[in-house]
Amino acid sequence: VKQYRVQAFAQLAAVTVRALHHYDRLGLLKPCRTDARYRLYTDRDLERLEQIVALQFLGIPLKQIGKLLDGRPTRLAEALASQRHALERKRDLLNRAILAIREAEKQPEPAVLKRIIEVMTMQNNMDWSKYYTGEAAAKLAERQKQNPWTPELQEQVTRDWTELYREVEAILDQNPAGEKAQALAARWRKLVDAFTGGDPDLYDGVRKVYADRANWPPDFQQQMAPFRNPRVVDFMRRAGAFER
Amino acid sequence: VKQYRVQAFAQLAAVTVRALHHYDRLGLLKPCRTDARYRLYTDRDLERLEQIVALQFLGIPLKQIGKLLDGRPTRLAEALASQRHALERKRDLLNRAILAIREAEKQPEPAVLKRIIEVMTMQNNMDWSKYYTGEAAAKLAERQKQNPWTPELQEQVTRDWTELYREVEAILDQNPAGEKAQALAARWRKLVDAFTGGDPDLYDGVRKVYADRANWPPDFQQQMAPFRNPRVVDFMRRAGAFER
DNA sequence: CGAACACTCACGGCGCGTCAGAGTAC
DNA sequence: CGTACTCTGACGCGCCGTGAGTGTTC
Repeated sequence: VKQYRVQAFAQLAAVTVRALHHYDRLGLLKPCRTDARYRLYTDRDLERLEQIVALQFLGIPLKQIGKLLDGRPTRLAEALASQRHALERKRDLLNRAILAIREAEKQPEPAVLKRIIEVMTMQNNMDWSKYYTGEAAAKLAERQKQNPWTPELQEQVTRDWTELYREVEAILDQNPAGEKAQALAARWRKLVDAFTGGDPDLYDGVRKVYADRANWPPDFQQQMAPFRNPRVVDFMRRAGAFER
Repeated sequence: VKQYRVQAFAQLAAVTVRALHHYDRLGLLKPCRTDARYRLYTDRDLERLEQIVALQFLGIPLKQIGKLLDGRPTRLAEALASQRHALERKRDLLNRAILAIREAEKQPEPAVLKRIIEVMTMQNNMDWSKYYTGEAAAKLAERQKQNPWTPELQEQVTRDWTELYREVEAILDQNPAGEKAQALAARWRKLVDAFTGGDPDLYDGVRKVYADRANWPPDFQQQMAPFRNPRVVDFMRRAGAFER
């Protein structure tokens, strides 16, 4: 049976010697010792160390790792599930921070911090439950789970709508039944569908959100300002973008 | 000019008294004092505090916040950009951890940790640069930036391909030129396009990856095993799924 | 005997929470 | 005079990095 002293073992497992000392003191991985109290690690220790590192990679605190590795595997499974939720929450937080910075970077410089504060408070203040009740709220949560909102997605969606608005504004004087208008109405419906997934409950929620636009919080109103041009909305209505 | 003592000010700004003490000691926010050394905050202090909280929300360490708020705004902009990158890296790490847990949860129980380790090492070992060189690598990075890979996306893609494979396997005895086969071939092309974005360089990379399947690392091979059924691939080739 | 290892304390860093002990406002 | 504030100081947490001072192996 091959044995390793700390340094060799540390290199083998790609951790630091200090970390091994630490795990030893915490009782996570206690190797046997020589007469001079030198630590001696075996291949079995390597297995356990890999498990420790794996759980650590998932952000589980060392103290808990000890109990998990010595406890029943069902406890482990539970811990993993709860840890996954924690990580998902953390990730969503990070996404919000990233979004705040990206929004701030669009500003022409001076009031960068104000912009960040706006985005932060916006994210907290907006109470969507007013619009999405019961069924629709559940579906919205499900969609969020299947397809989490990222700042990159947000940027993509903003670009799509901005572009569409620009093109609609360019043909406001034409016939809403015309070929071009109909094509844009189709694109409009597609963008809405991209959000609702074709779900009528969610579509209803979107309509309620828009109908209540007078009561949006000021910062959200400002954010949405480019998309509230009534002439564009009316033109699209006449082109049938809101039907079905 | 209205003045507040700690508790009132803390409630006003939704932070704890202890935090205000802390910022004071760090020199981040030093209010004036009464004769008895009671802290007295003003509305101007509130502004600064909001900025502190905003930067903190972005994960910037308090020490750095002090310098940023007192320094030039250009330094601030730089710091924000670099912080955004750091957050994006962190988020990607979190996504990898989440993915590892989700993969592990699919296993029927016993070797959960082994599965996590596999996914971890897989993510590290796979050197895609072998397949995507120059132009294609840049485009791949760009796509990752515009549309970051999330575990949810991964699951969606896996579901799509699994479903498609199942349906193809069900009609292996039919005519590849038939209506059903053609429909499936179209779906196949769509799934590939969803990854390549229709870019020929990326498509070339995908083909190279597949062509080199004999040399994939074992864990990746195992992961991909359900999608290596040669009869399905051949049937799709005859149905024209690989053309154009 | 010297070089390269090994050992065991112990401090530090982040952002406060959480006492403890003592003074102040009304 | 009591009560509700306020102050300062110090420990703790999680995961080690980074010494310092000392013993062991070859």
